[in-house]
Amino acid sequence: MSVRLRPIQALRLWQEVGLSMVRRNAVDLTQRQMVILLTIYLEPPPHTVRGLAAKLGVTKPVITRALDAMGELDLVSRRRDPADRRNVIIQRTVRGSLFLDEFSDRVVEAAGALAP
Amino acid sequence: MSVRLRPIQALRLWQEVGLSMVRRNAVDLTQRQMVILLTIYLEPPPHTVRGLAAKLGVTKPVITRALDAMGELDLVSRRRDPADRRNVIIQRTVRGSLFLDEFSDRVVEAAGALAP
DNA sequence: GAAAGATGATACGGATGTGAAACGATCGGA
DNA sequence: TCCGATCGTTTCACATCCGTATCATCTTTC
Repeated sequence: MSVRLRPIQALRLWQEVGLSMVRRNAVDLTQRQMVILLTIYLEPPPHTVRGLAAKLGVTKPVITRALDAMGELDLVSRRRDPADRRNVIIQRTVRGSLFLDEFSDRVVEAAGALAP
Repeated sequence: MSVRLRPIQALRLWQEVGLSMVRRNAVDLTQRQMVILLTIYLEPPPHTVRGLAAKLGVTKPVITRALDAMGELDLVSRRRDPADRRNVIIQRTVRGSLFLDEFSDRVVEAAGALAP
């Protein structure tokens, strides 16, 4: 079933999760980087720079640089498409999966703790 | 009652909301700025620079600059505390309330549209 | 094959965020 | 009345992000 959430609960959920992210001082992703990461892990592959840029409505360099940053953190990886060597296939990593697992757990926990 | 949310739903919710924020290309707040804004609107006043810095675990200049940026967007306002003129009282604005109302509506809508 | 098109990466200039340190204004106790 | 403590801001050096324009590489078309 769908998730019932009231506006005030939505705001408190965002505050709680954002606060835990800021305080942990751990991986600090931009909103765009986070959306890119989530798209890679939630939607069916293959993912390309051009496809992600179109989906997010941003320019290609934004995607390239976000992948640079997240690749440095080992959250995603890239390899050339052997079939068409112009393309770059963006792949998931163990560390990226782990990161999102922990993130989602935090969200679920914060949601469960919301006041009525 | 509390909100029941499964991990995959949490990720999809974040992706959907983030995507709509990026695509709208409207107000583009940092995660920290967003947490500050939510805290100002959700928790009881008065709010001070020092209090927000302590709550978020960041330095005071971070708060000052975030308030500069959001003040420029008319999302918050500042005034000196008459009782102790060293303090600055951070206040809500009409535009800030409207912004968070619209944001929460978007979250609620995305939550309602989640697959089971 | 040569030219045109597509794809991702890079260079550049501008804008903005960050932490550490120092600063001016204000308060309050000796 | 001082003089230290507190508060918010500013300065500095650095890092990162953005969009535009351009580039190198690869593919497709003629």
